[in-house]
Amino acid sequence: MSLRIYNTMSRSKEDFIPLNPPKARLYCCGPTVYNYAHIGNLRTYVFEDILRRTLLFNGFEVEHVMNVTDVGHMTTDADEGDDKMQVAAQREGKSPWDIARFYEEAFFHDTARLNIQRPEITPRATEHISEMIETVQKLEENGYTYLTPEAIYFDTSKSEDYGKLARLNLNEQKQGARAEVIMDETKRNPSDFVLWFRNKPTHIMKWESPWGVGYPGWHIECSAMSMKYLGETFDIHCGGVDHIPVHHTNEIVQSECATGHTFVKYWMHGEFLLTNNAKLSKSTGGSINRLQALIDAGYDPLGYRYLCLQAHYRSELNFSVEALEGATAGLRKIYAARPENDPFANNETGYQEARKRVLDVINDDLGTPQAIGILHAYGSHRLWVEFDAILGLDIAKRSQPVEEALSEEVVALIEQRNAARKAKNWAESDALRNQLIALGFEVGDGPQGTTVKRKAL
RNA sequence: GGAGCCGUACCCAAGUGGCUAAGGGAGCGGUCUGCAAAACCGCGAUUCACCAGUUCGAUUCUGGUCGGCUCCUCCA
Repeated sequence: MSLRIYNTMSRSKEDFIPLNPPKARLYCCGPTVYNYAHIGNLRTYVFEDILRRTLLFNGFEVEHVMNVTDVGHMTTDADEGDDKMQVAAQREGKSPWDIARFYEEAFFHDTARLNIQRPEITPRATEHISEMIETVQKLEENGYTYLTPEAIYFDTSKSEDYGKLARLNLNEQKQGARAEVIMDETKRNPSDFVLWFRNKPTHIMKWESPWGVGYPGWHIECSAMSMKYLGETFDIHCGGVDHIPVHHTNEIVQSECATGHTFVKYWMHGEFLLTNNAKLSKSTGGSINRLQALIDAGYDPLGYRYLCLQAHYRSELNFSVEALEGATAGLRKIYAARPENDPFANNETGYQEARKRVLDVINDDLGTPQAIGILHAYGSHRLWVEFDAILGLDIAKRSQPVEEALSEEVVALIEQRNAARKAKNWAESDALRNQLIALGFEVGDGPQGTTVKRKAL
């Protein structure tokens, strides 16, 4: 079966047919780097990594771009808040650029620990200001903009199909559904959005533009950078579901009005991670929702990755420590599948049939939960390892007993324990075992005496 | 107010108009063990929030009720 993916634009699964096979051009909305990513953010990047790896597995040449949003919301008084790191950085007189670089590094550190492959290109918004200005100029030439003292706006009333992705019914939208949203009185339509903020000389991050000193609007960077690296029409654009009504809607209209043709062929969106049945946010979650916090608490980051893979990317996932521990234990079972017990050891036909079953469910809109169910049922180490190219769980590496030279201390403890057991001195024997466990080993007693294995998780 | 999603065993979570409603974890029983750990074997929803309807037949379709969530606002 060929690859099928769910396209938000059509609200249905479609065969994936790239514009220029074997190339598959993919753009993913990346992190805003003025704060740490939380595990909910990271879930979306896991989903996109599965997509990327599935494309590669199917033989496509992937060109994957993910932006780094290092501009916006970075005034001195913006984001007044509870993030200690940012507060500290500002108190120490660090620049927004320093802050952005710091969190960008933290982000890629987290994704690396989740075995998320780094996209081929990860452009920074601040390094593409001229491309953004050019895109806005095209829109201006094409007559889709208007100028106010505050900004140059995109006039959504000039586009007949504005909101087609989200199927917005603009007449039914309530303006400022929340009280704290400040309406700009100079806007002509509620759905109009800023392309470039002008006359902002006090803003820290600011650039010259044809409309005055200021900074770009929140959507233009993705249009400018995706089209620069992938062309004016490309295959797949990804992001979180929250991007459908505003960010991607605006990206589409500004891109298509700038170029005059289709922006993206397939739109894919990852659902939210919930805790206590509510979405994560900076204000309610705090630092406990960072990947580092899980690692500090002794959890393996790949246990979290595996938890994500057990739920479909288009379904909400309820995160809890209990769920994470369950997933980690399940991952341990995968690592424990022994090559010598492989059910397909002398059955290549059976292996190929099983392989096809697994690939079919993955190729059906990334059915990793079903794939994992099937893989568990087979219990084939070889099959696990082959599909680890997609799952990214380090199965080959982690399921091998680590060939490490045991320290003299450990060797001595093992010898003492063997002696104690031979002498049926169970009290000492148990004490020695506890010492070995404390050193991070799994201890087993076989016919040849005590054996020791470094804990995989 | 508008738009949309969800409700499957203790937890996470697949799935389908009709063969036994995946899989993992936890739990229980067993093999093994000095005892364990690990591993392996076995057991768990007569039932898919609730109520109607369509149907020969619904957990799966339709309507309603209850509960929860998301978006319309920077946000994965």
